[in-house]
Amino acid sequence: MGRAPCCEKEGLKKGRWSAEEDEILIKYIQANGEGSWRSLPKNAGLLRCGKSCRLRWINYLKDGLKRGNISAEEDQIIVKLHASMGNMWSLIASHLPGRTDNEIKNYWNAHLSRKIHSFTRVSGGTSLPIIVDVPVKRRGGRTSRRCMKKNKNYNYVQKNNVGRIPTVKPIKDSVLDPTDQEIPSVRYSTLASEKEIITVSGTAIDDGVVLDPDVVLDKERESVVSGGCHHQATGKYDQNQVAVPPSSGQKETETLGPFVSEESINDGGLLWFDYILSNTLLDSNEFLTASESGSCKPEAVFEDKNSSNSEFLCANNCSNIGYNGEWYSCSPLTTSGFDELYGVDNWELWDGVGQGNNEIWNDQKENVLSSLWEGDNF
DNA sequence: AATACAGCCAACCGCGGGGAG
DNA sequence: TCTCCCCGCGGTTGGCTGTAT
Repeated sequence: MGRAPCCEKEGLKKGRWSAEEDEILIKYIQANGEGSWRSLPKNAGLLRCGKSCRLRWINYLKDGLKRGNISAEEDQIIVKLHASMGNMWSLIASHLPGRTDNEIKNYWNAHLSRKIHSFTRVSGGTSLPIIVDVPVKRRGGRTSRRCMKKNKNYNYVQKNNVGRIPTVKPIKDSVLDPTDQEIPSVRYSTLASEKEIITVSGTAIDDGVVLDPDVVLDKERESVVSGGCHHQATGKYDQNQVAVPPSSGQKETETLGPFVSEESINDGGLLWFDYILSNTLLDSNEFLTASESGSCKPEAVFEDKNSSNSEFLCANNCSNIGYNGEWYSCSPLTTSGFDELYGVDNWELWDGVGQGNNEIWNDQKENVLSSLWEGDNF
């Protein structure tokens, strides 16, 4: 069955909306309410597709929309939510009042995605993986458009015409490294939110400077000795190019997948939620048998493939140095801890998963999912 | 000053879910 | 149950413009 076009394409205007069109749309919706997008353009006298009207309204004209910079807090929320939900922009946007899915999607694509994917893990010898921002020499390129708007009032003139004045804060886009010549450094964005994201173990990145990997390694070793929090690699991460145990004495650099920072973990973030779900909790063949007692919360959970019990290991409450010096284990997750957190009443139910007890599995899975989602820890 | 490069972001596009008839 | 239609979503595009060369 062919799909009817959303509207007659003939004679319809495309591209940027004019102030007049905005005004017409706003007045119409104020008088008639949202909805009936298909008939709206005709009734309102707009030469636009209904979808275009809807998009314009939702993403730009609707009351209550925040314009301007994504705050550091919003930034963190986006990172966390994206780690757990993936590209479910509308869902992520629903947790950020005044932000639209389109805005968040654009922000992710423009800022966070590139930054996170540009993180490389530099590791070797006795160090855990280090995440540093890759120095990328830029040739040309724009700063944030919002910086531009500061001067040009880009498109906001239209908004002003209808009585809304957005908040536009100037962004100091980037700076050169400080004058400390002894520490090699690179140029990187100084957006506060971005700096917060790339903070790793409190040592990898000094304020305004991404340290040389070797310097970072040294600092990180100190951190390890003093009881820093680290995670353990698994074979599964290996497959996903997320965390590959380095060979002894070998320094390697590779792109990370989902990014997790200690800061995020301590904030209760669950950046690996999607990973957990897709690779472990939802994989009946890989389901865990928790074995040891402890008290750590599964704010970030890693599977210990080296363990015969296929234990889960959590990322906080952990201070052990890896047996071979290259990776570092955390306290095993306990069943009781998981019970309390996620309302799983009977762990034996979970044991049935691998034997095809799908009905029970689905119920419990739902419990966990909703608990994870609704819980304060999220 | 001119040009090329880089990237932000508004808007478009196609698909799928779900409701109505 | 099927078909049609509306709506919403995520992916993608292209215009615009700052910056480096």
